[in-house]
Amino acid sequence: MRLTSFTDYGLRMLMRMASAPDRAFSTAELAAEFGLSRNHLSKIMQRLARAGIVATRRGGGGGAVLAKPAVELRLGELVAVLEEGQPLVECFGADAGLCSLDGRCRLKARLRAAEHAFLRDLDRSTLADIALSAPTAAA
Amino acid sequence: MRLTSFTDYGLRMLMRMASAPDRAFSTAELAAEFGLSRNHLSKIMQRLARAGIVATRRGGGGGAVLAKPAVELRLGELVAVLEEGQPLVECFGADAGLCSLDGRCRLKARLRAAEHAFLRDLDRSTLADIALSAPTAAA
DNA sequence: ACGAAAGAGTATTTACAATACCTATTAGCA
DNA sequence: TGCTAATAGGTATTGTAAATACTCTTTCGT
Repeated sequence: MRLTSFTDYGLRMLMRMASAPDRAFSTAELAAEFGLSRNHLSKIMQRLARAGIVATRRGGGGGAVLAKPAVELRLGELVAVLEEGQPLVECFGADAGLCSLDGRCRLKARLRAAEHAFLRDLDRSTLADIALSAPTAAA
Repeated sequence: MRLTSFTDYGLRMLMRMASAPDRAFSTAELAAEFGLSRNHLSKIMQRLARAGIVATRRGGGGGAVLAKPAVELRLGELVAVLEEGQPLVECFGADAGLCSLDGRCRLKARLRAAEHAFLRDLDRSTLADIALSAPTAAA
C-alpha cells in the first residue's frame, strides 16, 4: 500500500503554503526549499490548480495561493485529487475486463470500501491541522 | 494509492483455496489456472506460509492448505501480511531521518491512522466472504 | 531410488514513476 | 510596447523497484 511521491510532495507544498496563507509561492521557490525539481512541482501545482485547491497567477510576482482557507481543505479530498488515476489494484484500471475471476470476484467491492474508509479517515483532519508550525527558518 | 500485484495475486490464491478447503493446491496448479509464473506464486506462498496463514507440505501430493478456516482469516490481516515492508510514503521507509520537515511534520501520524482505518475496514470481512462461489470450472 | 513438490537464492526484465527539457502563453512592470 | 517573470503543457529520458525468470536444494510420497 503506497502513495506516490507526487502525492507526498503535493501535500508538503500545501503544508508550506498553509503556513503563510497571505503570500504567493512560486514553484521555483518551493523547489529550492525542498531540494526538488521545479518541473516536477509544476506538474503537481497544475493538478492542484485544476482541482480548484490552489489559485495560480502568472507573471512577475505571481505564484500559487490556497484557493480556500486551510480549515476548509480536508486531507482525504487532497489525497484523492493527488492520487487521481492511480488504481488500487490492477483490475481497477482501464483494461479491467480481462480479470479471470470476473463476475465471481467479491474482492473488488471490499477494496473499494476500504479505500473509501481510508479517505474518510483522512477527511477528519484539514490542512490546517498539519500546516507547518514554524515557517521553516532557512532550514 | 496502490497495492502490489504481489498482494493481488496472493488474495486470489487464497480465494481459490478457500473454495475447496479440503484439498491441497500446488503452486504449479494455481499458476496454470491464473496464467501466471509458478516461481512468482511460490514467493507469495512462502510469505503466507511463514505468516501462518497457509500450511504447506512438500513432496508428491503436497501443496498448500489454509491453516485456519476461512471465516477466521480477516482480510485486513491478510493484506497486512502481503503488503508487509511496503512504506505508505517514502519517509516511512528505512532512511526516514532525512525528511526536511522532520519534527514539525504532523502528516505522518495522520497517514498512519488512515492506513490503520483501511485495514480495520477490511477486517470487517473474512476470506469466507470473498471465497470464489463457483470453483472455476476449467475457465 | 525416483519423481513431485516446496524452499530459497540470484539474475534479468520491464513497467512506470520520477525527472528533465523545451516551447508556448500569460501577466506585470518599466 | 517591449522585457521579464512566472505558469502551462507537451515530450523525452532516466532510474528504480516490482515483476518475472532461472537454477539449485530440500523434502516427502510412492
